[in-house]
Amino acid sequence: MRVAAGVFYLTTPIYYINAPPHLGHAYTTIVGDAMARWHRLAGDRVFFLTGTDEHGDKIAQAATAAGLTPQALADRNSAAFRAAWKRLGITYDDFIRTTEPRHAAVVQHILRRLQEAGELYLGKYGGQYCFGCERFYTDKEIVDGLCPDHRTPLTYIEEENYFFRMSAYQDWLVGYLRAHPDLIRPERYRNEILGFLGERLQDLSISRPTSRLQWGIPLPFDDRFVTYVWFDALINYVSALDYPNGERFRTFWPHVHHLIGKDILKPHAVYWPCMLKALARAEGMAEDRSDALIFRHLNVHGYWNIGGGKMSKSVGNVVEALALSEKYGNDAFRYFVMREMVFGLDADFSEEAFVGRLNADLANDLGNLVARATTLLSGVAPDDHPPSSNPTGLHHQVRTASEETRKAVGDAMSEFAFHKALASIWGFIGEVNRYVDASQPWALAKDPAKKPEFNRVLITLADSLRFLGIVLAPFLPDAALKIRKAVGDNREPELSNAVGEQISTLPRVQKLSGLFPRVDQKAAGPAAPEGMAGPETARAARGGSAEGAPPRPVTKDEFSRIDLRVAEVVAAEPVAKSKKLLKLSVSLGGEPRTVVAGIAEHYRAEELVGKKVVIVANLEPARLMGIESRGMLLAGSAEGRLAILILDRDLPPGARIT
RNA sequence: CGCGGGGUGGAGCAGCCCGGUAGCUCGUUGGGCUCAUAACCCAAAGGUCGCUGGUUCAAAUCCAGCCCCCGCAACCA
Repeated sequence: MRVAAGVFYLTTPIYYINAPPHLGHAYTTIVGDAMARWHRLAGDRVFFLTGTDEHGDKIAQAATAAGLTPQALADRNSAAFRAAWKRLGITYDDFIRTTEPRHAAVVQHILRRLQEAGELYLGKYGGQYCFGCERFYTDKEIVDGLCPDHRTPLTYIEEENYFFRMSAYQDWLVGYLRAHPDLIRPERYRNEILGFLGERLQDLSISRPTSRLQWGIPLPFDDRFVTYVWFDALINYVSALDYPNGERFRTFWPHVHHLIGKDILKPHAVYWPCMLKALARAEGMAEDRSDALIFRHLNVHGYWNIGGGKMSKSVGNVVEALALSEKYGNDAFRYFVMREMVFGLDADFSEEAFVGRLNADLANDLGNLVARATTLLSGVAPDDHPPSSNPTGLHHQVRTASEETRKAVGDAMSEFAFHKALASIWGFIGEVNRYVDASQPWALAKDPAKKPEFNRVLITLADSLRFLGIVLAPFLPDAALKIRKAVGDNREPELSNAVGEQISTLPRVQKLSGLFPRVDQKAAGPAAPEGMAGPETARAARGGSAEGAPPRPVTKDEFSRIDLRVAEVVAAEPVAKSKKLLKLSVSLGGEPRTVVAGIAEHYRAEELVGKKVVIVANLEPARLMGIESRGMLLAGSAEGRLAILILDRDLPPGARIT
């Protein structure tokens, strides 16, 4: 599908900065980058937006914990995203932050308009509130009338808040979704939303009282409140375009594609279209035209599961996934995530699979083709051999294949099916590899009488490489550039140049080998034993030299800062609703303290009581499932088994361990 | 009853919406080729499509029920 009017606006979500960039962020952004590059290649005017979401409770709390102002924390964490995208070579056109004045101004403009139009009202929210958690609980969440975290009684309190009359848009939204079957895609997510809309939609609370939260955009008409983060965040898609009067907005908004992960489907598929519809009315657009403000497509992808296993105690696997882009190169990383994940479905990430793709597809198929073709081509002088003018069936077949590939890639990209687009290109690579075998240029080269035919083969090969150098550009920007250079095509890549027969004489070609060197599976990391899967694989995939190696020596002084103590377990109980946690009450001689330990899958509460264990006594307190843990139980683990440390001989509780 | 994903040759996955000879990649086996990165090309072997029932001329695909795995929520402090 060609994009109407050759304009394309693509957004990633703005990422919430309470955590560093992880694989999911990287996937969304890489895929968006490839899509943006694809449309640029096709000659469209493209605007590719990403950014960070920086308001809300969690940020305020994290800032306090880190001893920073929320803005300082936001600056730091937002920069981490920009740094990650720089490393990954992301070609965004704008990076918006919700703490920027340009964004706040638009949010306030929209709030004011909606308020004037009567779309907002001050209402009371009443509910069961836990003062410990500082949040409301719904009936479903409440356990035995108690807070599920603290297991303390809840208090019914009422709180004033502004609400958006979202429920008034339910019928309209259902009708709109039915009339626009491809608004949300793949279809599974549309179905999920339609199912959700089968039940009564509530009005949306869009504010938080400043008595509870100050880190947000103040409501322009009532300074006792700040804007709820989702309402704030969604607006980035228009604030970055200088809504309502910006040139950018007029140009790009009619062509907007949103790209999100399935975790944030509901706000994008429900809140956002309702907000836009209400806004269109509030801005005075005629009813029959007010749908025009709705985004064009919401494209939803699935989750990455890391190594088929869970996060391990030792290290976050997510970080290591990103490290693979450093280890094997950006192009290989981009290729893997786009090829491996069927867009919309979940996929598994492992270094083993990564290396498998790298070897099979990038090294064997593409890299080797480039090497064998450029070797043949670089062996002849460019102007010695005018081409033969009578293409045979084989040449024609390659040319037809390139045309079909170009179309197939376009079709796949129009539905965000990156895996299909790449599979199509690899189909072409296979075609060219077969062509080399079938036409046997090495044999033709030996027979002077076959020179015209030989030339014809060389031309076709050069042409095919040039084609690959163009269609691969959105996916493997670095490798594609090398390929184009090797065949002497120094132009900016354009899809309109990706047609056969553009070369009438042989270009001067440079040999290009080692485009994607094969990776020894063993060097990549200990290969998983036959038939092994799960956490062990994940551990193996971590690979190589870093395995188990301490980061650096610790001085005696540093070590002495860790206060290890003998502790007697006086009571133990499982944590409600928790799979892994046990709540231990331990004595260090004085009053008992609570330590939460993630060992429930390995120890029963009863068998711990009376045991003398070792804890880190001066670890900073942490809250787990709502329970404050003051200390960490020492335990070791290997191959899925876990053992706690107990004393060889008796010592009194509280004894210092050095 | 918290939300979601999945069960298809040895491994990893498409296909399912819109029913009609079960497909891809890797691996295995045999052959070819020597331009190329132990690569490339050809061929072969290998599948009760989780189970049960239903709809249908026809079910991997639609419907109902069941079994099993895995993520997330919300947890290794």
